[in-house]
Amino acid sequence: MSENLHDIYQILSKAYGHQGWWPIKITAACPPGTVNSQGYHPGDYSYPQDDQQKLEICIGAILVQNTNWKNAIKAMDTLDSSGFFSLKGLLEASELELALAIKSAGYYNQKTRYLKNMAQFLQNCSFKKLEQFSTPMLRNLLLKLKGIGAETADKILLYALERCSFVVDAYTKRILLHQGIISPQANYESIKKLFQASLAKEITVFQEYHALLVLHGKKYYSKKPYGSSDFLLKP
DNA sequence: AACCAGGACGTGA
DNA sequence: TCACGTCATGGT
Repeated sequence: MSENLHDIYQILSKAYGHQGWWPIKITAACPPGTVNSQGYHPGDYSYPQDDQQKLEICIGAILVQNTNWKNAIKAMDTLDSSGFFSLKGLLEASELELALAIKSAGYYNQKTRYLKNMAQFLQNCSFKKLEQFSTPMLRNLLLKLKGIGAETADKILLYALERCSFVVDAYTKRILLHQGIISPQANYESIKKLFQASLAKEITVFQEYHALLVLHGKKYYSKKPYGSSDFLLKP
């Protein structure tokens, strides 16, 4: 029988431990021109500490769309060493330069436009200004930007802007489907509501839970048949 | 050598 | 609303 979402969190958390939060370039922890490829800082929730780190999370959220993290991180390294790893850099770079820099992340033509769109938005409306908006309003603002869909918006909200907005990804759907918690046709928003209705609104729980689902998903839900040998399924 | 990776958009029904 | 084609690199 299916566990509830809170129980599943406890089980995953106990099984895997702290995941930390999001890959980012931490000056102290990684050499100039590189992004911390482990990226995680288990148990340390003091990030992001400034606008630059928030921006890096936003950039990463776009670059990683339907792509593995290694490719996205390589793209961030190149952005950094090219001088484009900033609002100014993103805005001043030509589309060709930007596309070349992020080539490894795939879909580089679209993602170039997405990055420039987002950079323009963040220039008009700074992180400081964004703080005054309610989370639902902020989410709607993000969703209006081309290239930021529901999942990317929630990643930005949760990890960069530190709002309690649950992230639903492909692994989340697969896992919940196999748990019998959702039906195959459940859409993004309904799954998101499910989590937000059953969890206390604690930022670290939201952050950790998504990370845990990704880790668990990579382990058991990457290749078919999905869920084979998933210990969550065994009583 | 197909298949997938922490998706989003545009289109047509 | 919703299913489907498209976008693209790099690893297995």
